[in-house]
Amino acid sequence: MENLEKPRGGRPRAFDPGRALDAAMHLFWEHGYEATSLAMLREAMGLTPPQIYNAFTDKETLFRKALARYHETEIGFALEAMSAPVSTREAIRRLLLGAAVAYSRPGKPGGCLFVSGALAASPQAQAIADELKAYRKASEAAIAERLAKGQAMGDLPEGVSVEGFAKYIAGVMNGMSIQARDGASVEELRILAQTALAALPDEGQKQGA
Amino acid sequence: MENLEKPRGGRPRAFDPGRALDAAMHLFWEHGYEATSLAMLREAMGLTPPQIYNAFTDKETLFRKALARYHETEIGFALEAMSAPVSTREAIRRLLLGAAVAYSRPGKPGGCLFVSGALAASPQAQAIADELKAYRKASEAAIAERLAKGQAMGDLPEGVSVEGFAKYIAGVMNGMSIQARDGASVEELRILAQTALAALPDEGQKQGA
DNA sequence: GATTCTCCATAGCGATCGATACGAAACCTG
DNA sequence: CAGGTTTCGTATCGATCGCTATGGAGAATC
Repeated sequence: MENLEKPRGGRPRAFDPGRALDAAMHLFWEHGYEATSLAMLREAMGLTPPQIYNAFTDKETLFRKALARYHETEIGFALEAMSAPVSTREAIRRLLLGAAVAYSRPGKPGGCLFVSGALAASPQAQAIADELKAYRKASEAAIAERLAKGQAMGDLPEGVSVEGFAKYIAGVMNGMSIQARDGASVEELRILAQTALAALPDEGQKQGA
Repeated sequence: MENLEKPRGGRPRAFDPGRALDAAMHLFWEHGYEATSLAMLREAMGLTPPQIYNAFTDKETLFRKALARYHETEIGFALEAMSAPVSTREAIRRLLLGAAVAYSRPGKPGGCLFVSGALAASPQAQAIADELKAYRKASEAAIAERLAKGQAMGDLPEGVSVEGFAKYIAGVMNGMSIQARDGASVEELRILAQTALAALPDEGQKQGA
């Protein structure tokens, strides 16, 4: 992968790159890529511009590293839900309820960085918008994969379209992200998730939240 | 309301404000409020900066007028669906299927301006983000009102939470807006809408699209 | 025709954008 | 210690941002 910490001499860093990246991630999460200025990043990261550029190359690279960190630290619920040894319906339930929690964590920006990061962008930032779109597409593909696995295991009726349903689930999660950004509480998002679950075929009865 | 066209003398305008506003609206729709620069607006509207500022005050006012125009010209399907003399389920069906069409019109930016316009914003543009949030909240409130009316008419079971369901429907529409932005076709959005409809109580059978 | 009003086009305003040049400082290896 | 290397802090860089000052042009009113 990458050369992790190999200084062959030279002045040591006076800051923690991990903490700095976290601060940048939260700022991008809150304001999006383009609306987050270097001045804001400077203050939130507690660094001078040369420190930022020496450690993270440029703003675009910093944002991509923030995306990767977000993917690793903030949305583990998704991978867990998709890989847990449970029924397909239960997997989707965990996915949506996990999103309800992750999108409305106190002290964190509402919604999902992959949605808020750059839904609309200037022509110069088109590459960033495309990168986020790729993340969203990958999420949808992961859902489709889980649904297909469910069909293969006889867990999900053969009649339903895996791609269509994955697009629905991914769409609901994106919608939850916006609702969270508009101030929806965990409970409200949970109710939304439960409602969305009712569209699933093979309707077993559900229990209280 | 406003003084509509009352020049008591003076040099006449050399451009059509309506067409200029349309061009601005589409640009904001595509790139969002902050990422749309005056240079882009100049080119798209075919105007010089003083022409823009004389006719529309400033960028923020121009954006608000673009929002109003969008509301009037692009999303009439919503009001139609909510006020049509049909069952509640049919009203919601028309709402979602109308969104599928409106969010993926050829030659138009994908999704809804109320979502793409400023989901994330810099602190300076917070007022704009709040305005868009207000539009989204109003849409949700309109849905809730329609659902409440359905309950009052015995059209919708008393048990379901009107607010919760409205949040679900609004959330699905927001999700459709993002899926449309990611390139979803009309058919794909229609399938998403049909899937979302299955979560509605009082499940009458549906017919082909 | 003189006055008055509004809009036109050119040019450029101060502020902020992302990104750097520069030289001193702090660590390693000899 | 000298030599090499990397990061440090300070002070900006050119480009672009939203916006406007200025003076002339074109229309209604008197």
